[in-house]
Amino acid sequence: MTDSWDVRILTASYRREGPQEEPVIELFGRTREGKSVAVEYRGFKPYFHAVRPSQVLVNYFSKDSEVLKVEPLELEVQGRKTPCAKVTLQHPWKTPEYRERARKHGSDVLAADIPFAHRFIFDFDLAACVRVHGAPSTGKYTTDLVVKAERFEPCDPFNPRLKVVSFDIENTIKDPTILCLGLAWREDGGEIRTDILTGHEKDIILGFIEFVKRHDPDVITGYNIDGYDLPIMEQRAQVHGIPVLPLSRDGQGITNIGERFWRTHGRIIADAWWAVKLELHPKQESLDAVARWLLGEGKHDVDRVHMDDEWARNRERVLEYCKKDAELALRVLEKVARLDKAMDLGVVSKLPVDDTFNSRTSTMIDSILIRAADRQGVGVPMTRTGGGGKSIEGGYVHSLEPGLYEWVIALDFSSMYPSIIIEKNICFTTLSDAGTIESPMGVRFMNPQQRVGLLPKILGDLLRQRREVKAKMKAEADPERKEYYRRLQDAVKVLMNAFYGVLASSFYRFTNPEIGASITAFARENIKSVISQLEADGVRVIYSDTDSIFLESPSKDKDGSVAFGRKVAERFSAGNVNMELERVFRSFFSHGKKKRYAAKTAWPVEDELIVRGYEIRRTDAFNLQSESQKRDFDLVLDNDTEGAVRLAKELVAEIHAGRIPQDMVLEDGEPLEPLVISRTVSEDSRYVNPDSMSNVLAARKMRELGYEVVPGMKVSWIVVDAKKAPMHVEPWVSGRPFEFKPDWEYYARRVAQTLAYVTEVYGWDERSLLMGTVQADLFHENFDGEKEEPKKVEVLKTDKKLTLEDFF
DNA sequence: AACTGTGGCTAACTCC
DNA sequence: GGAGTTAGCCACAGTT
Repeated sequence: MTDSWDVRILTASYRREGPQEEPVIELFGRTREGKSVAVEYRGFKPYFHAVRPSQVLVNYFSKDSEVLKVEPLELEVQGRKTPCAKVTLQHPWKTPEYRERARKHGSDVLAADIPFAHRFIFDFDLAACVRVHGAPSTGKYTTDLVVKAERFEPCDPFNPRLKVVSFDIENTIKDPTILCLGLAWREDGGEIRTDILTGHEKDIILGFIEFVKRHDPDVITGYNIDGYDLPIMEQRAQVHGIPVLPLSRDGQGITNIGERFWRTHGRIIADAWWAVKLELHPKQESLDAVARWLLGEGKHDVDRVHMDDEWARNRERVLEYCKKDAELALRVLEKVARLDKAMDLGVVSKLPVDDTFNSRTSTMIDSILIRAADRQGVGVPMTRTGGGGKSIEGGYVHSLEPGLYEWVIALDFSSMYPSIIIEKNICFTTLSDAGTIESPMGVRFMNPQQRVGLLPKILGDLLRQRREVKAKMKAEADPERKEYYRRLQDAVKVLMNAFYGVLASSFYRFTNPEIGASITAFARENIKSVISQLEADGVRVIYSDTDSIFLESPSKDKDGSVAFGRKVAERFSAGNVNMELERVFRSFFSHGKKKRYAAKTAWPVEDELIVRGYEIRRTDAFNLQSESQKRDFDLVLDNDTEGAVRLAKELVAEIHAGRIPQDMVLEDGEPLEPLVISRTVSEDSRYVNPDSMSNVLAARKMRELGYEVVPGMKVSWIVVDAKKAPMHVEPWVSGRPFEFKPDWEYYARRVAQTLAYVTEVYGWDERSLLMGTVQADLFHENFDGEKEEPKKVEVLKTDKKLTLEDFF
């Protein structure tokens, strides 16, 4: 009896079956009706290609019992049709061994590093969702359904509700013996339920395994589980004779992929910390800080250094705390909606959710490109390893003069690199000395009449797809559907950018430095030519970065600027290259350094403060610094330069005196929180001199206090003595009182430094801002700072000379 | 011997 | 992933 199920694929893997250890493909997912399902497919075999195999190699492989078949075929290798052999093996894990044998016999190998489950997905051209035809079956799976698949066909994508289980452990500091394990999940998508496992450590671990088995979640989450809870659980399980943690849907263990990520058949291991970090770039990364910020709710803290005492005296509190952690991690993961995003990326890149959640972007590009290459008989090169040759030249950045400008027009080329790839037909399949398109660096590509490249074709399709989805989004009335389309078009954009990302890297399998460098060279040539054309017409170009151009508007009003901007955009749009008017700024400020500016918009929205590069945007700036700078920008951009200088002096004086302006402290926030500095910390071994680095020192003290600090995580601190070298810092633990005295002089200096970017154009540099306060403090009266005042730099004001008509 | 300024160098972060 | 900015350490030289 055969039947069919529409399945959203969550993970893809294979297992070994029977004495012959035959590989069985497993696709795990959820059906349209919301049932969890394990789909099995038998009979698919691994293979790779050997280029120009010698007869000796063919004979040698043919006699080997591991090798099922050696078939001749022709593949395009470096632009030429080349005789190759398709070598089919019995066992996927044998591929590395056999590709080395082929190499020893003088053959290059192709497509010999594609994970078996991906090979299956590509060959059957499966997408994120698929209609599975087959028969109901049974097996050692925890899923609602097991299906023995016979064939697959496409189906409309859908996003089933995923079952997520969150957990958190508490352990003693030294062993680290697990004391309890908190659990949180939503019952049928409704209310959050929590539970706690405690007692003997072994029972806790077995209890968790049992819970996962019974509950059958699609996703296992928790805060910092990748780097903390899972490694500890695995370690403690081994102590009790449990070699692997069978948290999968087929009874197998969890495995560590490349230091950070974990895999388990049928489930996605989704670290909530990692999701928040990638999606929101929070300043502080502790669960307490993130939960406060995101959910407006912290957690109660327990004394971690004395966990054993706490556990003995205050057990209920620890248990509550542990459950709360699991619950908060679950809510944080839901809030950042990264699983939804991963599903959208899965739809556009035709991959299981696990791959778009936990893999590198090159996996997405592989998914699209390998299928296309296979269809056209183009050999799939191996990913280049090692090397690390010189990197290719990137985008062009125009320098900018310091000052305040009025009426500035921002234009940019939409999807510049993809447009260039399409327009210039750039591809590894068009790279040829016979080509008629020559890049500025002398690399030649065939024109589309000679041959349409794979990359241009794919990117053209994606561009079209994005336009269609955007059109649907605009036409859609239902807000939920509209939001879905918005996310989908965003996913297409992410995928397109990822294409450029991997092409620019010299390691990606399908590209080489010549191709990447040609793309950026065309881009630089293009943007520079636009700049010189505009300048030749008398338009002042203020700034430019890669694909954007900032112009001084010839008309000093909104409508005129918009009209002018539109004309310029139209003038430089042709074919696939599209220039758009992005914004019109009423005022625009920079202290003259690239990638840093602040501006106030007039169009398309009125009065929005846009800041790039400055401390306001930086996670390693303290909030007092960012907020001070923001207020100063606000004044300067409203042309209140006197006010900006006055505010700067006042702020520096206040901080110097050890006071934080009341309105800079968040409501019900800690009074010293505006002074917190956060930075990422790596392993000690990654640093030349770890002992001299604040982040390393803060991390050490955090660990001494019993907190989990994992490489790659941000640590937070307050500077208590900057005169020492290295400066003395004390860790800031969100939700716990801070018992040290900040080095106010240091903070005043940093704020002065930051504000001086703005005020020095008006005669107040960092020193004079600081001096002003020192003098005022000493004499208890105002000091006008005249002696310290450097000569005023002339303020740049855009002068009205030209009108629209001068250019068109 | 204790400051001050400079420049090399490492590291982190942001903009496209 | 390249381009670019900034902070902070540290060694070294020149003052005070």
